[in-house]
Amino acid sequence: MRELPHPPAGDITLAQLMHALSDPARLEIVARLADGDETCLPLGTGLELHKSTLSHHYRVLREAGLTRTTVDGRTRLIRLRRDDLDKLFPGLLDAVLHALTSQAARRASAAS
Amino acid sequence: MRELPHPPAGDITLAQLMHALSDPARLEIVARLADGDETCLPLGTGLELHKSTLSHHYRVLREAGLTRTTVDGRTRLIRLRRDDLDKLFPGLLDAVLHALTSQAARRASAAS
DNA sequence: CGGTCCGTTTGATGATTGTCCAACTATCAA
DNA sequence: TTGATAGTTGGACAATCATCAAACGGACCG
Repeated sequence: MRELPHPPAGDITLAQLMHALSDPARLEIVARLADGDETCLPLGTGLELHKSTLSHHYRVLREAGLTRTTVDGRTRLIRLRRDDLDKLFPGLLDAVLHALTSQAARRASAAS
Repeated sequence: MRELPHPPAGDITLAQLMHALSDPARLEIVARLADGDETCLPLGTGLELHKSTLSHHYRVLREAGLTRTTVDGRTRLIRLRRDDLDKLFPGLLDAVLHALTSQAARRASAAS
């Protein structure tokens, strides 16, 4: 269970975090990660993006410090870096996740 | 006291908000706004950016729904849209502002 | 009116980005 | 070993972005 390279917690910056969260596809990925660990392929289902594009998004999230990725055979396991993020920026991740669900609910009810 | 055009609260999206917050200069502006309303000129002091660049950042913040701008004579008054943002995404703005101050403190103590 | 001040708008430019495709690596299975 | 599967890497391309410079507009002051 090797690990992909991740930035140390001290190197995580708010600006990079915000940039990683500024793309709709990455926000959708983060929303799915909030429900538990996932591997790359199921994470991308329904996003209609090329697998290399998904891989790119995974790297952006990882290098921003939002996710941690472990290699398991030929699949990767991606999970949110809740511990580090909660320590560095308390309440931020929770607020973002809550914003994601409430925004999804708002959009669903606005679908006339 | 005219008002510049702002997006209605319902049109504010998390992705646009995150994008507006993904630039260090804009984060610094937001941090300064947290202490109270400000006009454009003092907001840019020390940022060493051209005034047109600052104007660009003000517009990005405004169009993302982060700030509200009123025209007062030949100056503009910019303030955070706390009410709308707190209603739409509870805790998000507070978490960002807290992250900004704690990150600034961490950087200051890391300045060897 | 003429000048000054605050900020916006309009290019222009170089850098970054999101996306796809094709080729590649590494793992697992037959 | 051969083939299939999971994901990464590099290149290419159009779009977006941050920045500056120069011109503009409106507001205030003589």
